[in-house]
Amino acid sequence: MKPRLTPRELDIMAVLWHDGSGTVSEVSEGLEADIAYSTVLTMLRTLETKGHVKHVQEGKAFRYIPETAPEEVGGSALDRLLTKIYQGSRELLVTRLLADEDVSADELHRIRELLDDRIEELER
Amino acid sequence: MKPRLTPRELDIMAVLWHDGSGTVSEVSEGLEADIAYSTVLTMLRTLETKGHVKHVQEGKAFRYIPETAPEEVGGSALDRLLTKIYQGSRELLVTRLLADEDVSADELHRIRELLDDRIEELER
DNA sequence: TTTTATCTACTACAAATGTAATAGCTAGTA
DNA sequence: TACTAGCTATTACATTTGTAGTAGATAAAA
Repeated sequence: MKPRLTPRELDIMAVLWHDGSGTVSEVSEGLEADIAYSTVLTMLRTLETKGHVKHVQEGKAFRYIPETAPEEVGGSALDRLLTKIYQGSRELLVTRLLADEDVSADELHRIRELLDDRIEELER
Repeated sequence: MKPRLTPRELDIMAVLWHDGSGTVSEVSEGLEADIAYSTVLTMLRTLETKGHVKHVQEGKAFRYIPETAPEEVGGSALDRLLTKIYQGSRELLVTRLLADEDVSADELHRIRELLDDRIEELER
């Protein structure tokens, strides 16, 4: 089993997931935090040891590619959040998720459809 | 600003949130993991230093009380999850949340109402 | 009053995390 | 060919996390 991602590692994976892949400098750029180049390199190497990324040679540099999909990490993180913080109540969690100001009506409608599908599926 | 909770600290807070408060031994019992009494004490003290709990004397023992509410932690954790893992897509997140087998039709309906309220609120 | 069970306080420490400097290699450039 | 910019590899290290032993206090029990 792959070890859990640490917060910082998650930051890195986020860039990789977003861009599909990245070299050390690309990842550095993608990060909000201002972290030394060599630090990013070290972390990518660590992530590789843990099996979360692999790399291919690209010219002189390494291109790092995610080996772990967002869902793999997201699933357990979400479960954890749900049980530990929201007491297992998905309602509570969704409430908080939708409480945000900048959630569009469009998005809400799409989520409702999603929900309807799921309800139908369950009651069929 | 209160520092972020580490995974283990979250386990402890979860017990406290669930039970409302707890002494060291109560928390120990509440934890799934089998952690030494003194370890739990140490962590509670750490949490107190960080401002996440306070304590009141109760007979010979201390009773620890949460100073941080679940939402305080849940909010940022959820935001983080949303942006870093689900690429900011609430749909994706909700999809995963509802994908679980053991989500009841009842719960789905309640979430649906929640959603309707929110939509109405937004379109009014 | 002595004993005992139960607490907190103090101390320790291995492992993981987070961060980075610097050495050394190499492909392209002057 | 000599130089340089841009990489990876190696090494280091402070801090945090996670875990726990043990000393010392104290209330309850015998």
